Amino acid sequence: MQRHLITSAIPYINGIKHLGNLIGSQLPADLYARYQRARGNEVLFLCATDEHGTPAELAAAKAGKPVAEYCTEMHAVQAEIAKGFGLSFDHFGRSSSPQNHALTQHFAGRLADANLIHEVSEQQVYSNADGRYLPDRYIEGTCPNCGYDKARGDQCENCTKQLDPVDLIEPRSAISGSTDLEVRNTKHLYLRQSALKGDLDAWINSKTDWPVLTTSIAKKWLHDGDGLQDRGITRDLDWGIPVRRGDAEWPGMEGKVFYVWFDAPIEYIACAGEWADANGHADWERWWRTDKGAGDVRYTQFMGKDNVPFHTLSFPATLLGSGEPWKMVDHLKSFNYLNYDGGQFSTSQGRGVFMDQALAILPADYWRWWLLSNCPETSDSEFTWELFQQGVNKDLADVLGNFVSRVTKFCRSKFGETVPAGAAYGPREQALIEDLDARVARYVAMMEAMEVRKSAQELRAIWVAGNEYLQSCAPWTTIKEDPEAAAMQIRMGLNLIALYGTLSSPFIPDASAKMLMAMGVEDAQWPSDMAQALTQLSPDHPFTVPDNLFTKITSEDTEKWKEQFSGTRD
RNA sequence: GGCGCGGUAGCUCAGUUGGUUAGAGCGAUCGACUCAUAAUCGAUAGGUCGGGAGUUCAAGUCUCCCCCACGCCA
Repeated sequence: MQRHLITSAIPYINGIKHLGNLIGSQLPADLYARYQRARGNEVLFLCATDEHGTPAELAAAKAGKPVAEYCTEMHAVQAEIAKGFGLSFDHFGRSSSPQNHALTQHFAGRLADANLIHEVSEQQVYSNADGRYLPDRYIEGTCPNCGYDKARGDQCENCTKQLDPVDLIEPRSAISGSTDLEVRNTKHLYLRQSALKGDLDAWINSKTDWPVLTTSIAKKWLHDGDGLQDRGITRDLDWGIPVRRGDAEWPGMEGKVFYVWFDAPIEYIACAGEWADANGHADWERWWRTDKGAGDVRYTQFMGKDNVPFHTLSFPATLLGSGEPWKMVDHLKSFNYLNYDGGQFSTSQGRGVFMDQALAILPADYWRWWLLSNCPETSDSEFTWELFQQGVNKDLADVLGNFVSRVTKFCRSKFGETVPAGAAYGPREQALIEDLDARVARYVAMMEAMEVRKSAQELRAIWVAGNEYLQSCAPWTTIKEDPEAAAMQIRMGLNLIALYGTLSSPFIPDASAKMLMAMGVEDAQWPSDMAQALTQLSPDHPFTVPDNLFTKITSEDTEKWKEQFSGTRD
């Protein structure tokens, strides 16, 4: 039995994610996790919310709540929506967990011991009115270069000149507008990624089977310009993981927290600890420590392309630099963006369809199927309501749903609600079995390779094979001269439904469960041999006729939704 | 401006290390069937593979130049 550790990029806490976020990591990760479980493999599938950093603080302030309370609430909201989409996380954790606090501080201590952290003195603007430091974006003023009066601390949007916040004329807080600011000296910790450049380069070069998108981004960051840069891993904020050196104080770092991008990926590991604690203290280290049983684990990460640098360089630098035998990622599957009707999905502008809205309109399977079968793997892909309607209606309602409907209803009216006996399978059935053996083998190969679109394509072809078979043997005609043959053909049809229920479950778990339940299959096993799989329902086995699996989307629906989602959210 | 990824049938996309008449699904047209969610099945039509030059016996596939779209960065 294989063991699969699977993580999806962890969504940020400040709001509900859109469909582009969903298909960019969580959904394909879920597809893979469900597939591996269905194959009988041991899977630990983890995800969490990324809760630290300034955006969380600002969102909480806007909501008028303490940031910790805000995060707890939003975590519950996101967890509920994830459940609605059938995302089968073994644990949905939080980067603010005690486990992540301890582990992040542990890593910082190890890195410091390895002489991979150094202190840098910087000047930062402090706002007395806000009682906090103002990072680059949170300070505005007049550009010393062009006189533009809304220049930001890091750059003037008018003349594009790069600025240092302390150079701004008449600076003010972007949060409160206060001009009661002062420049303070502050010290920060930097991770010496440059010292690990050689190790990282060798590691990346050993990954010859990774997508080009992944390695090209990593190599660009490693080699462009002056190469990999050291990175600040602390901030002058209240909300975050306090800077400590393992269990000990870190002199000079009092009141500071780790930078969100330092602690967020560590949550992948800490989340396993959360999972263990929530499940009777299971042994989580056998998933993460190669010296404690994780040697045979295959670790796969899923993420959007914007996350690739952090997962190929920053996080591996943390793990390598610790000098401890942590499990490193084996395969990293990255995705391009899904566009919405000719433009980008936008959280800030509320453009596009958000996860809660999607579930309010249609069941999860509709979204899962369309998004996965149009997954932005090789390049950005496009969501339009017309494409969505076409894909869902044709594939789910017409090809699959109608197949289930025509077989079960025909059987009920001619033979009753048990599997009819009839004749033995003949040449036509043998040909179908051989065809499906080949198709299922291709489907499996594509799923193993995480070729999402091609897997969907093959699964669809497997559904179509059922309609082809039915059309060619035409039991509605056969029954007039040879009822025994018709009974056998329908027995095959019912067995096909059971097969589809199993094969389709990673893509459309709810509809698959309905198919299996209707066919009275209790304990579905992944098929290895079609001759066997297509005889699993024996004569006299009872079944039920399910309601139509999928309802078609009408053009009135799409018109309405197009209108509804054209503007901004709220 | 630099860098990155793309530009293949009306639409969404496949096309391994260059090699026989460039593929799929949808849409369109025609036909078959009537069990079923006006569903299904079959057939047909449709492309000078963004443009130009080059390498080669042979290029959608390699090299160079240009154009276009998108993204990232400064």
